[in-house]
Amino acid sequence: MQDPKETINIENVVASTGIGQELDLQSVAMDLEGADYDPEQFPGLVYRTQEPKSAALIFRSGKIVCTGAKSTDDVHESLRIVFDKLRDLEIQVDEDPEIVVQNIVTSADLGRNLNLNAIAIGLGLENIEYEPEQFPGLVYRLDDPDVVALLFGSGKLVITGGKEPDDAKKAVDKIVSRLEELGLLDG
Amino acid sequence: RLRKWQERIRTKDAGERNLQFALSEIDRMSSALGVPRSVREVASVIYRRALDDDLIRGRSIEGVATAALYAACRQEGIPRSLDEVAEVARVEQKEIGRTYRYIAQELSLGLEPVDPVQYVPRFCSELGLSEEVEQKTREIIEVTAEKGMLSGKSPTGYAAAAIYAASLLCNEKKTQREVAEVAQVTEVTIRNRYQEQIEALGIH
DNA sequence: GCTTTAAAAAGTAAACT
DNA sequence: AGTTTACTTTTCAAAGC
Repeated sequence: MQDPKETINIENVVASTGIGQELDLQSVAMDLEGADYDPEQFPGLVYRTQEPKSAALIFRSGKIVCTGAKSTDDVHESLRIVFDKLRDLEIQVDEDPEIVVQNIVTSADLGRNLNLNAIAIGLGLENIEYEPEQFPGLVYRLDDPDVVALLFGSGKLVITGGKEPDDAKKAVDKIVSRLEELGLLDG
Repeated sequence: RLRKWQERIRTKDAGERNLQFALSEIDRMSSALGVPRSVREVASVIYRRALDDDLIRGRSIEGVATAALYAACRQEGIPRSLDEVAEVARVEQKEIGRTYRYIAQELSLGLEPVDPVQYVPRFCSELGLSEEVEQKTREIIEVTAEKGMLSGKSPTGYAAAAIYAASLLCNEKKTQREVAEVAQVTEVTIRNRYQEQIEALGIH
């Protein structure tokens, strides 16, 4: 296979922002087509964008969470659509609300099968969580970058908890070198 | 001063009552699962350690007691699956698993992933299979796991498939349904693991 | 703690055809 | 038996219970 870093793919980006204005979600729900609002179940109103595909959770405080986008650019594009929809409803929306990326979910492929049992022992049982009866992935928490990796027997992995795309690259680098020095990446 | 003293007694009594309740629950579940007395004792020790380390805060006594018993079975090398434990517990499987992961981490229990081989004697015995099948099953598990095929797979499903395969090879056939029943897995899982195992063993 | 939203990984499971 | 749908794990924000 190739360089694992080349296989990194962003699967989901979660971000938060705010329009700087309080909202009457009941009336927004009435006027905004496709809006899902059930305050008994959840305090936020759900609005989905098609292109780029994402889901926005809009709160009474005017704060918004956007999730499901495949890149930080898509997050901005999705939120631009949400802002414009709200402006169409004659709601005041700040000029350029600050958008903060809270979490990036990434997938990657180490290109070779992994013996999770050996890796669990090698990395140290106190540093990992591997309960195949409950979930097929091995959970590995890194300090720097501060992310969580899920390793699978196929060699594929998920990196989550990062704030910037670069965190996934750093994490894959660390994981690869750690497994290599343990002699668990060959065979 | 008297109130303070009474409060202390009350707290102490409540703590005692809670501990007694937890230990009686461990006893009740142990009996239902048919685990030896030594396992109950290990479970009690784990529960007391969790209590001493304040791990019960924010969790139910019942959940910690159940997780302690699940951990004790594993520590003693005679595991019960979460499914089996959940059947006799008063908390749901998801909470048992979550609580087990928490106390295992906090108490540094250092338990390795369950080895499918540890389920073999009990399952084979329940199925009335011979020592020969049991030995063949162990061989199948060891040889295929060596090839890295165990990664991510459920230990019970893996053991069940190997038992099914061994029963065929030793002419003591048990149906997938019979094996699935004692291992608490579906026939689909046995079929999938069985196909992989016989392919890896080169039995065609 | 919980509720909701999204997404990937791989295993298991249940409901259908 | 094969397909589809769905749930397990991790992460994160939001407001309220």
